[in-house]
Amino acid sequence: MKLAFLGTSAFAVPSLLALLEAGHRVLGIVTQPDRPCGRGARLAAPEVKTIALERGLPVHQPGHRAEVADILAALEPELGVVVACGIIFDRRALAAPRLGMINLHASLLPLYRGAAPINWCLRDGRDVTGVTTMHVSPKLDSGDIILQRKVPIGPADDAGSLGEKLARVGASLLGETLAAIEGGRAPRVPQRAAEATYAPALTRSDEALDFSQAARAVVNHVRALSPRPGAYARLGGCDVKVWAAHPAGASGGAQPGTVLGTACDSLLIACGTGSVALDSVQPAGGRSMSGKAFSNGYLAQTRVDRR
RNA sequence: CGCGGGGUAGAGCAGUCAGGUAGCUCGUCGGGCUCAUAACCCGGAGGUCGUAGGUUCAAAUCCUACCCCCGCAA
Repeated sequence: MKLAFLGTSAFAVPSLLALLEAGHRVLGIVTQPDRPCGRGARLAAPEVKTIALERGLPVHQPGHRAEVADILAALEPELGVVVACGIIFDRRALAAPRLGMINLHASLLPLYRGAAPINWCLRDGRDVTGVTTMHVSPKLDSGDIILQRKVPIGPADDAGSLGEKLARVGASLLGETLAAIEGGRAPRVPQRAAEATYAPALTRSDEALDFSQAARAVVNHVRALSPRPGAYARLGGCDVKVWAAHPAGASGGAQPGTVLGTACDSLLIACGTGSVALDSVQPAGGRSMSGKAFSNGYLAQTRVDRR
């Protein structure tokens, strides 16, 4: 099939590779412009662009969303495939390919419509999620469903591991979806809009841990934001990112946020209900370290300072 | 030139402003205590103080350049 691939972040890479593997002709890539990013604000290319250039695929980076329709019109693909693109398409763009546009989304729609489905799903403590392919409609993530596949969430999964799983399963589902479309046997099921939930892009305030919540909820919060962007808390007088944590024993009635001590290599913190063991933390400006190492250095010194 | 923190023993940190004996919490090794222990007590090993210059009787500390790591913001 002659395709245009519209994608940006790492989540989209397995899908792009799968389409090429399956023998589809990718006429061109549409991805977001290089943006200033990281320390020093140097320009960085989207992951999809890097892969596309390696494969010698033509790359288009529209400065305005209105340009997408013109790019697609020039490429003349049969179908547009959208994965983790981060661009909202106008009606002209959606109508440009002969068969329209389809999208791979990292949730079981209509649940978790929006930019951060993996994170919000983990934060909610769910044990199953999935991937969905659908037709792209003007209203975000509300198009008719083509195929769907469930993916179990393990207790040790975080946003990184779950994202990799969903990207892999999603790539495979995308292959099946294209085969079904080519064979003229693709299902088309409208979403049950009344059951929709939303997973908006994360903001800084979504990243602050709240130890007054139950230990389980705190752990889910940590999992949801690891390895990016990271949940943070204030410990020993400095901002600390928490990269990994697991539920520990009772808090003994201590006030939430109290440092209870160390166990194995972890740092124990009292929560609203129970306590959590922080396994991997990172003070602002420092490297990531075990909870115990943080206690040995930062907290020991804090005690001295407060004498 | 977006703002900022940091590189000191195997780990995590003090010490730098007011230059003068390498320190703390752990780990590790040995010994002791104990029914026992990840607990407690005693003792030991382990460090080119990121790199290269400079100032000085003397530099982890002051000056200059460079390398590396990281948080925020986008």
